[in-house]
Amino acid sequence: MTGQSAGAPTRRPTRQQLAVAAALGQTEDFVSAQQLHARLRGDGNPIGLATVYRCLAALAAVGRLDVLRTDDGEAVYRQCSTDHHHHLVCRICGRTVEVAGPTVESWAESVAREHGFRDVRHTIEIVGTCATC
Amino acid sequence: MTGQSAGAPTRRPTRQQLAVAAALGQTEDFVSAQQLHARLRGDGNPIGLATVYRCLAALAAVGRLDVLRTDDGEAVYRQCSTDHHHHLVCRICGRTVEVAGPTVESWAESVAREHGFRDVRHTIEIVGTCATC
DNA sequence: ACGGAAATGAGAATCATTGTCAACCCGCGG
DNA sequence: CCGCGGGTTGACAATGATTCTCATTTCCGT
Repeated sequence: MTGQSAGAPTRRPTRQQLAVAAALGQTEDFVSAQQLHARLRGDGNPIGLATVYRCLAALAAVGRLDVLRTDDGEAVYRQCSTDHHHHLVCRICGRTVEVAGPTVESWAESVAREHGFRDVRHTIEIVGTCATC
Repeated sequence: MTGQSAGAPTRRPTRQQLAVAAALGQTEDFVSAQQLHARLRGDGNPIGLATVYRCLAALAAVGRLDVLRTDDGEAVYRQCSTDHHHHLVCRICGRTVEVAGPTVESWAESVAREHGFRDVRHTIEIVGTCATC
């Protein structure tokens, strides 16, 4: 080991990794590896599915991504960001409304701290039947 | 439809269903369908894996079970302690704490109503690093 | 430019979960 | 008590996301 200090074992930069990082930067929503893979290809970025998984795993390992599981077990990723919002989804027509909630933000924050948790991050999804359905 | 009032569509009781319910009642920990299946068989309760999944799904549908996903995507179930609550999960060790929040409950309720949504249901997951990690 | 190591990609392998469908069991009517 | 109809079961196939394998390609220091 020469100069390279320990810690974040940065991967060797490649076109694919940049593409994955860029794609993640273009949205605030959670995306699954499969969606990301499809999107990249659609945008003219040839990339293998396995590579997408590897890049996501690497980014998540360094703490640059939030990872969580959807109800059907698919893993979804999102770039760690400060500003975010939540979704109100109609279970019939799928209409989605973005909602911000300073109330919950602080609630989550305090509940977590109360239990000694740090680096808190949360996900909230509200599902209901919208007015027109 | 004769007299049968709507609501909880209780399934016809069978040995297998009782076994699953009993097994769930014996522990407060989260168990995966696979574990439950193995345990039941070990206890001399012949039961099919598909049936275990069906029973769990049925119980969860009626709201008698809490369901969440482990980091590797396996679904784990636990008998609902009492009422509605959410989870605070440690991203390192996976420790889980149940938290109740009248605050969020009403917040979600009002935000949804504000947008004309009915039959609201929500999911909240708070992830952080717990004190001991 | 060269060599070695890390990264990639195509496809196979894995594994939890769901679907299929014939055999089975439960409760009700006769 | 016996038989019937339909919900339930179980063995196995099918699905789908994720991981593994390994030959090939790309990057980086020399």
